[in-house]
Amino acid sequence: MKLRHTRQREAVLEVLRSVHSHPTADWVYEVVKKTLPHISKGTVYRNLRMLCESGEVSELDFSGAMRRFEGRQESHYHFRCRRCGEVFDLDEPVNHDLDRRIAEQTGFEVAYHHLVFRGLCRDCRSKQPDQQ
Amino acid sequence: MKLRHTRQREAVLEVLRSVHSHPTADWVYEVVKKTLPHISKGTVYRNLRMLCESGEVSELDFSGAMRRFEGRQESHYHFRCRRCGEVFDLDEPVNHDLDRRIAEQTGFEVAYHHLVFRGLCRDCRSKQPDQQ
DNA sequence: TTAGGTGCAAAACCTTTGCCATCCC
DNA sequence: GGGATGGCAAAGGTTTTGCACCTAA
Repeated sequence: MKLRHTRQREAVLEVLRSVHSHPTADWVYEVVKKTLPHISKGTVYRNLRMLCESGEVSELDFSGAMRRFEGRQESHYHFRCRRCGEVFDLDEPVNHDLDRRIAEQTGFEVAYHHLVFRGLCRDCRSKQPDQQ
Repeated sequence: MKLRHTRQREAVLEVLRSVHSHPTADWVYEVVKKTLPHISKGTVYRNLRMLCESGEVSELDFSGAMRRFEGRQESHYHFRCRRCGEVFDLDEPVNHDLDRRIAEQTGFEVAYHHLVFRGLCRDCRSKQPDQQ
């Protein structure tokens, strides 16, 4: 599939590339709308999906009501707070040996891995001592 | 929160404990219905959420339309096929040092981590040479 | 010119919720 | 008995889709 160059697709990609956060489709829609006021939500969803398929952006492997995306290209790990849900990029170097090891063990073709740490971020840690 | 003992909750837990797969809520519902034909989907969803909160089952951190659950207790890693979506448990030992390292780096409280490998499973690998 | 893209709105889906009857402790 | 839970159906929220109209190449 070859992607055509449209203002809408450019804008969606631009937003994802320009932030360091891990936005939902709706957030992207709201931001893009400032530049292209007539863009529709369907177009944003369509483009997010196509950009994911073409590998230009990634969908994060998080459960939850809404999907999250990111434009950052290099592989990296994440931390997601169990209380506030905030997602942080980590500096920990990616261990590509793991992929090889799992490939050998399983006979599968391993392309990459997602590693997500869970717990409490600094802010939530210093607040109420609730559980979960 | 202490959970009361009901036939419905028992049945949901039993299904999750008895399989090695990573079922969706709807799959659990279909199976439980064989034993309790009058159980409602709402009850299954409610119980899955409560059992997750109480720690008796886990929700998998996978993106996608439907949530997936598992009854297995010990922490372990997963492989998810990019073509067929099948999920496999891995034998690779869990590296708890990682949690400590990230905790030091970030100042966050790290409880655990999810590690998911992506690629092609053996079956899909031997089939059509499509991409994605 | 034309296949691919957009806007709009409706549809599709998964999940949650309100309400009242029922059941567990 | 009384609060937790279940059944049912409706509501909620996110994502997809059909279709007629554009538009990039």
